[in-house]
Amino acid sequence: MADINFSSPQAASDSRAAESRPSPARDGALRWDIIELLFFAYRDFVGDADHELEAFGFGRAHHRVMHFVYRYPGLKVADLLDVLRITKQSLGRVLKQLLDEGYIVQKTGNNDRRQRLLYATAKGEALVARLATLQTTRIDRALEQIGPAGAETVRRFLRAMIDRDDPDKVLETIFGAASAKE
Amino acid sequence: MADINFSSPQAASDSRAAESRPSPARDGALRWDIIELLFFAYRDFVGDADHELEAFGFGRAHHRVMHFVYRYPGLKVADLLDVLRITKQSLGRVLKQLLDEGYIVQKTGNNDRRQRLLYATAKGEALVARLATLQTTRIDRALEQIGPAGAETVRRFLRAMIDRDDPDKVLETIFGAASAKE
DNA sequence: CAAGATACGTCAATATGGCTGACATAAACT
DNA sequence: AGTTTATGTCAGCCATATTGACGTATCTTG
Repeated sequence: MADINFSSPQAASDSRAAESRPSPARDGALRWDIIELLFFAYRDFVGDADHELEAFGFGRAHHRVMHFVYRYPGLKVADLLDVLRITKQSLGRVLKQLLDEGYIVQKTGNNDRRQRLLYATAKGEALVARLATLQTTRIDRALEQIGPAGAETVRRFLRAMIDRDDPDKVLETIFGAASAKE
Repeated sequence: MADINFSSPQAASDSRAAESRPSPARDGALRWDIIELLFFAYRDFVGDADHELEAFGFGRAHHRVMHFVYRYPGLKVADLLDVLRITKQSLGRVLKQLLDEGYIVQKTGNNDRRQRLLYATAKGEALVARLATLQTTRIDRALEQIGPAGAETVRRFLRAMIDRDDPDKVLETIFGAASAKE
């Protein structure tokens, strides 16, 4: 559509607006490429699930809750709040929907009867598996293109991108398992 | 905090709720580990910027707009809509704020005077650079742990995670530049 | 046992950032 | 002159997040 007024990155600094000053030299030291690749990769990665969720009348929030409840059976509400980093009021609505519609069930804790331990039902498992299958397809396709050793490199990179101070229980499990994966 | 009712992934399938059925065998073929690592890595990655943005009274939406306007000077409004995949009404509010507060300026297109080409001001550049610096610190820290060859593996992985059909102009630039980076 | 802390639920109000639909204007194209 | 395109804007709706307050059951502790 129309002409090419779409310059390459930083190639048109001379055409900057009046108030604009030449870009600082530190610019080259920044990881612009990876920053942008992460943006697009994550956008498309969650896009897979978003599209499918529409058919269920659910949003991203429902996916996140279902995923972690399925993966870590018996998760407490408080743990879920830590992982998702949202307030219990926000979680409340989404969780209530998933309970009402039979995707998740609650069980009173054995040791502490105040706790409501969360478990995915068969219906919930089916949903999570369907979404994970979509995302796995994308991941497998990407991993194919970087060779067998690449997968471990990617895992190590992603792990190193995650904050290690004040980890929640899910992260403790993930990092605790270390390389004892699969 | 209290007892350990936090099972390892899939280790507590026997304690599932009544309606729950044993997990299907396909479970093992799914990339649970990478799915979760991507979630946490991206959460913390954008968290760096989120925290800083609060001081400016801005949100993630402002960051995304500022980033791409800075990186691709002279971006048209329509291009920005393609990249961000939002409607012009949504963009409108955010963009107006950034214009009013002097982070971005508009310039009428030379060839087509209907177009409003977008440019970051010095003020805008400073903001983008500050946020990119935070994120670069995290990325550099992660790359250090996977060796020099790892960075290119990560780039190739992320590129392969992105949809190639119907790419917007920014993606065309990114993929067009191929390995002619930096 | 009584007091306090904890786990969870919920009501109410508010903000952000998406969305659709409709309509307006200016400029380009035919 | 008429149509299409690029942009802006008004009005309203929805999803998801927030804070603050309050209630209730249950565990812990003096």
